[in-house]
Amino acid sequence: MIKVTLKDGSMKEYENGTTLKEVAESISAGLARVALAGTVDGEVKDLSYALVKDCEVSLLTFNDEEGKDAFRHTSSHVLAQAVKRLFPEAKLAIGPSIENGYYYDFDSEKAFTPEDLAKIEKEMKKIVKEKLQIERFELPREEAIALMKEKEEQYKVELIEDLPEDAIISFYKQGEFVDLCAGPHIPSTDKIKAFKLLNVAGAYWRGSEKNKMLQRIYGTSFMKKSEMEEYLHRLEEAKKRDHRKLGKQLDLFTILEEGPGFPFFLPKGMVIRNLLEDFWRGEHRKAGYQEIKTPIILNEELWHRSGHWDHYKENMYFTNIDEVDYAIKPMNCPGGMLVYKRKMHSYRDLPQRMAELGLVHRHELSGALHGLMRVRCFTQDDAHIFMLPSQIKEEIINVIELIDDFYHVFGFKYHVELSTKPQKAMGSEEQWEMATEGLREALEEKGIIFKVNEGDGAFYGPKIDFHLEDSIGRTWQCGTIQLDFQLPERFDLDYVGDDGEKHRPVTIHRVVFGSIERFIGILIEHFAGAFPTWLAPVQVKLLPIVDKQHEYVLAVKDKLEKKGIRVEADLRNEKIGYKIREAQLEKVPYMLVVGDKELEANTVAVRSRKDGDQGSISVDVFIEKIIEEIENKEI
RNA sequence: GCUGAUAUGGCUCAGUUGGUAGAGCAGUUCACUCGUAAUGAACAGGUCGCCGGUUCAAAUCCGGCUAUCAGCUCCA
Repeated sequence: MIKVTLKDGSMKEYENGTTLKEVAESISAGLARVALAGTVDGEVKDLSYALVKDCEVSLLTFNDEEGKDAFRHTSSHVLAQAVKRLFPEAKLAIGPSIENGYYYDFDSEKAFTPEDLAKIEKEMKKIVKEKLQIERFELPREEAIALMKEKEEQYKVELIEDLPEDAIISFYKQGEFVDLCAGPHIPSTDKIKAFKLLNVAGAYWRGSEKNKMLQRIYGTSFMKKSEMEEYLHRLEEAKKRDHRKLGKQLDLFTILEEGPGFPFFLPKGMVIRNLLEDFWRGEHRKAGYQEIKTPIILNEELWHRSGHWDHYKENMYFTNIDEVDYAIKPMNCPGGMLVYKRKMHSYRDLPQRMAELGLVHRHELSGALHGLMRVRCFTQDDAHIFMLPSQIKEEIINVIELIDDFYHVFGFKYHVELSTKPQKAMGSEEQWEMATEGLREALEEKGIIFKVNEGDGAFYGPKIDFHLEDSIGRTWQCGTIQLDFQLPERFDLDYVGDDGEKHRPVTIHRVVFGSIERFIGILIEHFAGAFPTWLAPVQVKLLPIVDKQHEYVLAVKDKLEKKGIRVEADLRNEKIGYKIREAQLEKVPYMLVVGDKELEANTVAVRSRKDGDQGSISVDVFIEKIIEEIENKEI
């Protein structure tokens, strides 16, 4: 039996099996606020959340995304209410729910310190205890503006003024606190049992750097304390996977004060990098690509021709040689165009796929730098495909499949976005329309779910972006496919068609890794530094127990090396436990312990990084097994 | 670039109200010859991010700069 207590105190009962939707629909709009207690399908469930939105009712649990949103959104109102109580001069901006939490932006003279956050949290606790009922009301435009003016909330006034003419302007009230808000919210503040303020950061009003910077307080909240603790614990664990931390611990790369955003790759990092590049070269050869390398520094004039001067100048580095101005390439495209242009092309030779591991330099804002994920110089695994207009769809599908296959090898999950024409763009509406539709059709044909990112395309064309996740759920654009009608035009590229006339080819720019640096960053976090054997900088570590076994160990090492296995021998005069501990911390996939028993039997005692002691096997069997694992790129 | 925070030996971090630096790990040396996540001892290592100011005296207080971290903006 589901019992529903309505706003007016009356109670309704429903049969087991009644869906939440049916319950919601049977309650009249006027009785919008409900509180639930009872069972569903004979099972006791916490249904104590009601969604109040435009006088419609639906019933939510914390397991529903919408329910979570309402819960977090109310949490953000509690935060704002606490801030207004403690710092009445603070002006309210916006405060939505976000993934795993919520934030609220304030304009306040006083900079909030961690101590202030503690005070605010305390006040929030009080508000929760006060069990304030949350009420929704609507006002006509003029009255709404008057109310917010009276409260001296100029940001809210601005928000209302920008609402469309016919918009319903709703407010939510809890105790003395009133906020402009579309809702929905949960019915009262006391449901927020577990919450925590996480940090303060700056954020521009309405996301524009031309506007004032406000103070944003981030927080999270959960229905149960245990859930929150679990979440915070997960966050802590995820931080241990941070590629910047692991990059240092595992000695893969370093970034020094002498070169902010310019990473150094260390010997172990280079092993991974070279393996990725070898793999990349092999796959591209199979897929019909040719490899080129274009210069890093080229005459500035080239960048005027390509359009980068007008659209990308502020992100470029420049230099001067013999009193002539040169630019350091931020992209490989113009070089690629020049390579195509060096000679005549027949339609019979298209598509022509030219790949380049191209080192580019971009002046990224200092505050945007982030380990290997956002740097100022990086290698794009670029390719430019020159083709007939009729080949567009097929080529895009080829690239989509190539990217999917690549990511599959590493066990990555990704999501796809289609980015459309930005404000600052070259070319006509029609060309953009055609290019965008080309990408969309290819995605739809492949049945790929994608999100449309309006206005986020490159200045020369729309793009399909492939995003990968880091350890704490931030996503990074890696692969991208960009369809370009502009550069062939600008560089006056052509091919000779079957009619003997010159025609304009179409270009695809595409990357699979995106940037090798970023991809390695993602890779480190994805595997938490424990790379699959085929990628591990050191695949095998030989650990003799005492120096009597050194000679045998060196012979085994030699044998493994001859098979191309990356192996190290730890001949130090240390206890076996100590050697194992170090090898384990270095995340070496296989440790081979060698004592007298192994020496006599011509075996090795295999200890796997993840499964521990595996017992002794013959050296040849071990070699056979590990080579199979490497060749299959097992993850 | 913006807002806020941080910066101490190779690494991780102490350093109380200003009185010219301390630990653990790593390193070196010595002893120990050892069976699946740290053997013991000794030694060595730092003009406390950089520049300037206040003070009899600055790692500590103040200012500027640089880098890093969180977020915004931007983006592979």
